[in-house]
Amino acid sequence: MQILQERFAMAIGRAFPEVDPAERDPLITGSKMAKLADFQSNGAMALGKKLGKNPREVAAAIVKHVDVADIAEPLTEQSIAGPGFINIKLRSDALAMLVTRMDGATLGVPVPEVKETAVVDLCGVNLAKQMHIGHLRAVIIGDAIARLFERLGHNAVRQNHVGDWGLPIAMVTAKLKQLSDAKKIDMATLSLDSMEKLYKLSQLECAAEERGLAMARKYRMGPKVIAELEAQVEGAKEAMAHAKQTLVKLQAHEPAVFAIWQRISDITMKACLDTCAALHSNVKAEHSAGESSYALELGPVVEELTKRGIAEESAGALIVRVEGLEEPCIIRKSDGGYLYATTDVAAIRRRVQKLDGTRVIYCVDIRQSLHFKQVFGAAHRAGYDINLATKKPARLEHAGFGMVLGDDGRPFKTRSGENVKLMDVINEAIRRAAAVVNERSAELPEAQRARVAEAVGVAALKYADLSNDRVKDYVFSFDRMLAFEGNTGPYLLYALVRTRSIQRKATAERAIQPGTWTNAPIAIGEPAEKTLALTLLRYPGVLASAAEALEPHRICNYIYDLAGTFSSFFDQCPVLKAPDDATMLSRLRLCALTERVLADGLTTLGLPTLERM
RNA sequence: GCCCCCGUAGCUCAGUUGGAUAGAGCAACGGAUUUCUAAUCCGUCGGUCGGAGGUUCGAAUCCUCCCGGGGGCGCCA
Repeated sequence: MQILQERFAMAIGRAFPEVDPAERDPLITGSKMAKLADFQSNGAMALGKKLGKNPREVAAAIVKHVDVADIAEPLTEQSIAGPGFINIKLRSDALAMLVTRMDGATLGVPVPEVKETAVVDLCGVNLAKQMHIGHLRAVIIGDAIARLFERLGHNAVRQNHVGDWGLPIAMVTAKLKQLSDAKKIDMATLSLDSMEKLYKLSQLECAAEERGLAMARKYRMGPKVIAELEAQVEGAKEAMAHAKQTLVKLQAHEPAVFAIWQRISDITMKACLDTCAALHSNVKAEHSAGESSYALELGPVVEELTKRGIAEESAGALIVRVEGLEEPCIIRKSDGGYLYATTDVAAIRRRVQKLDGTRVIYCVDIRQSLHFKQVFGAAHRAGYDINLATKKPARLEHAGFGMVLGDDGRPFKTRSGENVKLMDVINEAIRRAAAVVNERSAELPEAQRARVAEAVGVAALKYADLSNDRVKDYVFSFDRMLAFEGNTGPYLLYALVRTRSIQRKATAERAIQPGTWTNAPIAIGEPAEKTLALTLLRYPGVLASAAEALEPHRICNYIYDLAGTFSSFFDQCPVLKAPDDATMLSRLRLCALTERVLADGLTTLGLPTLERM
């Protein structure tokens, strides 16, 4: 396709020298009409408009000047269709040559002209809380995007922006310290579950029902009710004051308080990293960069922005106005406290200027889009987005994602309305996968069945999420993701297993040594071979467009397409029973290449793969 | 009230950045197998792309206005 692009651009240059080289795009795409062509050029229409000429005549001129005899069937008047499409059919030897060329170490993925550093914000857990279904997307989409950049030869820096600072954390710290001091809990053995309950309790205790009290007074609800509410408000004020004191002590790293906080952090992060590992997602301790790690940078940032006149006072608070936005970015409250926007502005500075980011990508709920517009705008005004090496602004991007919904179309919750714990979801997917594996693959040893079930369950769960357009909500369904048919993780694993099985069999039953077909000449004859070859060739372009748009589902669509194309090939083109040895070896090589592309795609998405199932 | 996102087959979703006759899977129906792993393949059925205008050779895609659903809107994170 790259070649066609170049050849046609040259032809346009020869036919219309007056056209600026930058505007000689022949718009080569895969053909919509598989019967008519393999590729098509749509450039003649655009060019015709620009030159004020009949697009069909433009197409005719391009056809006359283009030189593709070595790779495509001859272009004629008949190649021009409709308003000026140029249909291109590749010669089968050229197709074989292109596939052969792709069958190298990189699978046709070029070394990037400019090496980017993508800083990827992912996971985003909060201390003292379990990971729930809402974190699923932040982990796996973020990990997939990071893997994609690594796969394309760029740098990826993962950042787990842990919510480990601020008043809510101080509230639970205060609560736990108080209980621990009273010997009512043991911090050494406290579970995350009980910690989360105490977290919620601490929030409640600090929330003053002032509105309720006002209502009660207004409607003269009786002294007993009012007295109770007054006591509640009084208690809440006390708890809040205590939490604020704790926050100050925490910020000063006062040992007794800090030790409690550290313990909360350890317990939460252990569970978080275990969950990420269960998901086969690359989120490790070294990726943690919690809000607390920015604590000392906030004051200086605010001071600098004030001094430079970027921040201004408004109703007692300090704000940064952002072009095109009604709502400014608030970086300091009127009581002098900082906000999460302040932390995020500081984070951009670190991510671009310390971590050398050229793209800073946030895998965070789409509902935060306004927040990120504000923060990006503020950071841009401050120049914190200027990469020190390139002297150019980094791309600040919010790869926002939609919600996970239940069958009822409402946010996915348990029957009692609680958040669904992520670890429970993972285990349930594996449990359901195991039931199927035990039935369908009863011949495998038990230990292997367990491994297969684990991979199938995790692949199903992740694929069901990644295969949807990121920005949209999607309906969560164990039944559908594990249906073992259609656009699912299991279907892809199955296709991969078949590419491997056939190669194993070649060695075992036909005594062909592995590697014999690695360099075998490829011949493309049958339609199914041709479709497979054309599909394989699309891989590098798919990865590039997925990275540009930050849309992993493009890779999903592609490997699903490839798996389907391979299944048809598998059905229609006998490999081990091919008519002759040359065909057999050629087809074995196609199987091997398909295997590598499928495995590469799955790995880039962060899905586990299998040898057998 | 203002802003953002979404609306495609009965259901769940794609649609290569404006290209030809809008595609998959599920569901329904029919066919293929003494298998190269049938967890598969092939076929049939199913659409005024929410609606109405506009832009142009050409619109699911871009613009405007409506309808419907969701979300967000200065000192929570």
